[in-house]
Amino acid sequence: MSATIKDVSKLSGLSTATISRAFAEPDKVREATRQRVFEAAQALRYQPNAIGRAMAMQRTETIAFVICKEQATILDEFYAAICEGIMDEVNQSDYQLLISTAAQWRKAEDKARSKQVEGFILGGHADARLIEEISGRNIPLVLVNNDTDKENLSCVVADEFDGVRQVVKHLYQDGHRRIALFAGHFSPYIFRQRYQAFFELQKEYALEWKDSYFHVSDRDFDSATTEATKLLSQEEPPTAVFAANDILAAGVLESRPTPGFECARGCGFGRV
Amino acid sequence: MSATIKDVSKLSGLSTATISRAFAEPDKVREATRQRVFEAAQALRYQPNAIGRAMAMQRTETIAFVICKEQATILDEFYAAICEGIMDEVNQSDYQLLISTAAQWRKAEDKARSKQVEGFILGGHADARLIEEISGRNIPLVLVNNDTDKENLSCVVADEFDGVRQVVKHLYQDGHRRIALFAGHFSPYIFRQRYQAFFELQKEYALEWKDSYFHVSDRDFDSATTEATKLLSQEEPPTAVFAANDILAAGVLESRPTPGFECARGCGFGRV
DNA sequence: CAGAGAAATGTAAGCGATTACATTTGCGGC
DNA sequence: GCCGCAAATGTAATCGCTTACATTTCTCTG
Repeated sequence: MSATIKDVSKLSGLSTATISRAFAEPDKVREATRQRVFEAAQALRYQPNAIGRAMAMQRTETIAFVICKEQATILDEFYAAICEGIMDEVNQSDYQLLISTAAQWRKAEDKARSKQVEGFILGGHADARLIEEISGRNIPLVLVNNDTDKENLSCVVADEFDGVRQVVKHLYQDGHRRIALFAGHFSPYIFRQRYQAFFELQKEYALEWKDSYFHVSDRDFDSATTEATKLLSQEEPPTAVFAANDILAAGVLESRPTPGFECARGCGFGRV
Repeated sequence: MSATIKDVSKLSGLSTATISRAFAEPDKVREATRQRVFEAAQALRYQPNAIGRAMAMQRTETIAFVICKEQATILDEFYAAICEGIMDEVNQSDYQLLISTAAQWRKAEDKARSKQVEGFILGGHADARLIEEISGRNIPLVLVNNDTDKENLSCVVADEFDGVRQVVKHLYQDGHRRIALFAGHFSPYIFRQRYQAFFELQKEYALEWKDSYFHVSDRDFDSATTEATKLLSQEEPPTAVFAANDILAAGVLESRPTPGFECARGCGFGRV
């Protein structure tokens, strides 16, 4: 097997303490000694064993990112973007990143218990037991895009209200007054946040409204297309649609609306 | 701090060996004893410490996935998909997944040296030194989508030839005989693989060809659009374009080709 | 019920580092 | 050349677990 600190100690004739210091606190070791250490280390292709180190220091320098969404994976662009941000930050330090999926929340729990992970980032709707287990052990924890109100926990969430405002304002400024709402199936928390905003803004901008302008759709391109066709063929159809997500937006645009029609979603817009 | 095996040992009046066995090899411990162990463990919220275990067993049950592409992150759908596959598989076992980025290949190297990781999956064009470090230490290694010929290493790569065949066949069957090639900047290896296939198939299907049908484009929507406009306004323009990737394909379609025109890329098609 | 063999449990030595604390070395001033 | 203090190095305990080997406890047979 590969070399250990003892091998280096033997080869260099120095104690393991010195070897350890040469690597971890170089300036606590005389120049000449450091040389000897590194020579021996090089010869043996030695590098301090991270597990031994973790054992002695009682820290793993590892954090975990858990995507807590039914069937969601890193393929979900939303979480991929978050993951990227985390990686960026983690890479600045000596820490490393573990990722896993909600399906495996039991494993995440195990990791919390087994102290393998120094901190958790949970994306999405995290299981309450998981949260309990982690925070109950005083392991640092951040929730991202969690869809419930959590007291005493650090959460990073989207500013739903402002997002909706941007959308509505954009459409309003383009002259639209009849704006339909193509909602998605969100958790009650997000749902409330987002659509409450829409209806408030609807009043604020004095938009025209009929109940037929509202539709809750599955996250499904084809059905969005069908529904949008229906929506747009009614009398006094909306001149614009606010879609809950990209898939719905694409479906709406696919329904071949008339020119001038506009479809907006959270952070980007498409028009015909 | 949290409970250790010794605490459980003390509380239950059993030796640490028994505690350890109760967790790792339950059937080597009598039913009644197991009960005592688990009761004590529960009371102390004990779970075997993964680091201690790794230290004793000399295995970390961790593998790493490194995305080795300039500036690439998990946001790259291609690697996200690979990552998902890996996660799926990893989750079946007790292993865990570390991810990092090419930018950090030095860190990956360190992990290899420090025996923190039992196996590596390198996606993309992995740095030769990294490969050397890993395989030189006999750490299991798989390359994914590596763009060079590697002897004696496990690689998983796309079947470029068949991919190209599918594209060309599709366009051919739709009646196209003048097919342009919108190439991307690939590594020489992929470039050769892919475009050699195209030109072979061009012969096989007896397609019409002019050098002006060939264009090497940057991975850039706007320039693709511009170039496509040029391409399509020539005399005897191609009736279809084979684009190297989604971005180029989208750019080509954006250039507002005439109806009937078709644009295909590796695994999906769009037509006007 | 004794005794043998199997099954269960215990003892203690690692695994590879770090780090108090002890010891040695080096250096400057007299 | 010697003393004293600071800097460098060494000694050995420790982190939490596993596991070979030793010992004890069962179980079953004659």
